[in-house]
Amino acid sequence: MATIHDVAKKAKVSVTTVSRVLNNRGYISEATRTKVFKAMEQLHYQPNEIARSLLRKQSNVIGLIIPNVSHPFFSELANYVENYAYEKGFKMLLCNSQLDPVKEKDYIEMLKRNRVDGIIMGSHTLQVEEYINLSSPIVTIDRQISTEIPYISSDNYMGGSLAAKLLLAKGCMKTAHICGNLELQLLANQRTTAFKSVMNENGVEPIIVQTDMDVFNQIQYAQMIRQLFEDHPDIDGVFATSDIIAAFAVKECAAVGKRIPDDVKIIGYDDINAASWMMPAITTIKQPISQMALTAVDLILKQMNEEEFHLENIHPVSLVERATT
Amino acid sequence: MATIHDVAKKAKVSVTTVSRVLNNRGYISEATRTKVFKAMEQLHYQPNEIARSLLRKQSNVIGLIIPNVSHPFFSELANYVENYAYEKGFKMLLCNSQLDPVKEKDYIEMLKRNRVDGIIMGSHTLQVEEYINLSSPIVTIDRQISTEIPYISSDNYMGGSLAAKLLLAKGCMKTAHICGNLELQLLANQRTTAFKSVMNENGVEPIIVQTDMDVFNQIQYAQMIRQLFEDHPDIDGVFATSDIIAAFAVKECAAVGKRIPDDVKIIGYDDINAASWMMPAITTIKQPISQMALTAVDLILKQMNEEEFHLENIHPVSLVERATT
DNA sequence: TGTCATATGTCAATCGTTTGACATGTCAAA
DNA sequence: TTTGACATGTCAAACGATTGACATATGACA
Repeated sequence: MATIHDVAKKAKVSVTTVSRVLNNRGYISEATRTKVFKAMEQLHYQPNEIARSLLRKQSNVIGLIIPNVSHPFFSELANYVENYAYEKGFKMLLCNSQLDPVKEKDYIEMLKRNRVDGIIMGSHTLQVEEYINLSSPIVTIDRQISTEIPYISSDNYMGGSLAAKLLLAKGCMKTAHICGNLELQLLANQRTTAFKSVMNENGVEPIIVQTDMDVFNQIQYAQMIRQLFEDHPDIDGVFATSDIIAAFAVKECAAVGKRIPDDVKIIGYDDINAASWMMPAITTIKQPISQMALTAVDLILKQMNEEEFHLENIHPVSLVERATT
Repeated sequence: MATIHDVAKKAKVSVTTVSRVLNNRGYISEATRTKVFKAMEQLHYQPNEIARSLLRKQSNVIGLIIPNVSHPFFSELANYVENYAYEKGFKMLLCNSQLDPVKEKDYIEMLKRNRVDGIIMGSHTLQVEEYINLSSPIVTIDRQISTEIPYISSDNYMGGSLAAKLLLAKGCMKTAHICGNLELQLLANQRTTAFKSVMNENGVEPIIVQTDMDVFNQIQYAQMIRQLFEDHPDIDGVFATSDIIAAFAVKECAAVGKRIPDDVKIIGYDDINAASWMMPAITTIKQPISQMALTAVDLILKQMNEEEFHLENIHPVSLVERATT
């Protein structure tokens, strides 16, 4: 691959001059400028960003750590993050932790070794706190891990509350909530808190099912949901913590002959693309994924430039009512 | 951030010694080794991979260019590619071209500037040929662009053929096929070729609908499909070029009161996760996405190491029959 | 005593680019 | 004639690490 020296030689100018046209600094005549550009073109010259990064101490790379891009929520998030990063002149390194604590730690270190300008952390297993010594800008999604690292989430409490209210308004008397592991200190837990609280206020005690399952393990989920309905055949409303789980619930209801929404009403969370094109289309709590991605990139940039930023970045959710309620 | 010099100073050894323990070369006593490791730990030292890359002329980064990670096929692909890359000690830079030729070209150049070790090209708009002057390893997905660049695809012809045969076996007499723009020289076009050919052999002339639409534009697709059924109310079988389009078709059929699979049978392509948990679950032609990703990473590695590789890498497909046929 | 494996150090070059300091030269305006 | 804007060049240091050449020292073994 051609270097700046090759270009200089070809254009019969000094390396400094090439650098000057490349970076638009100092005086350069139109004549040399074109001469240099022509040489670059002929040589298919592309400046070595690695060398630049080394000197500048800036890689223009953002690392995104998520459990798994094949999960629609994260794939949509990744898409937006990448888009905004691109707009700002950044690239995105994608890391799938598979929710493996070892891999998670490994990725953080890898990203540091590669001197990324910032890390967006969307995967949370263990006490990541120890690994993170805020040397580089970082933002977390859905988890508060310190009072210095900004975090992003949707208004989980509002989400849980909206779901509860809708089910109550539709006349549900016996509800269930399927959520993740509440021991991980995720902000998503507030969905559960809110749901339970609103239900209780209305005299309903919801059944709470925690699960650590891989969200793609349809068979396990099917079993779990089937069990739930066997144990509580009178359930008439389900609030799932993701649209995919809601979809599994829909499927399972159909399998056991419960009609949706007549017998059971189901609400999901996220509003992934699929929620709208599934059948029946899923009623859900919409997270503004695009906005959240924008905020994430923005927070990295602000930290890089030592600008002010908010620690807490909670985005409003909205209820999208479709065919399952 | 600490440098190797800081570590050397802290451990009271020379930089060379630190480098030696870091890279496991030359003689090092256990005592100094631990001394050095301790210093590294205390300083939270992480070797600067940028500096290493510059010297080694190897970034250990693979670039993946795809239209959009939020498309399930590509998100699953990206997930696998990242996993395999990680196993081999590589990182993955993700680029969403949004099928914008400008962005596509831009990304290729960006990846070259960043001296990635290889590019996996899954997005194809224009004559990318001109941009690619095979300086770095590259592999394409679903497109043959030269006789030197290896390409990966599923056995599209077999896929189209399987779909046609299934519809025929189920007694379909009037079939439609929804595909992408056939003018782009994609290998996926063979699905169409095969489908048409098998149908013709059996005396059926399928209706072929080409479309350039954004696959997420549900409204446009719905209109298009509705139009299709209005123009040809007797259609009893549809072969869509992706599961998402198949899902739209399912939805539209339901909307106009056609029963699936009784009135209309629908087959998708890809076998994305969602295909199995949708309702009704979609009959589809399964691409071995994981295998394809593995091959992609492998082909990059083989090119890097100047090993032999196959130009054509076609992966077998299989029919997964579910509820829409 | 000599030799050799082990252990560590010094030094300098290299990767490709940027940048500041400084020199030199041209040309036009004052 | 002087001044200063414009144009280009030379040179060297820097970014953080690796590596080869070479020097030196210790201890063990023959």
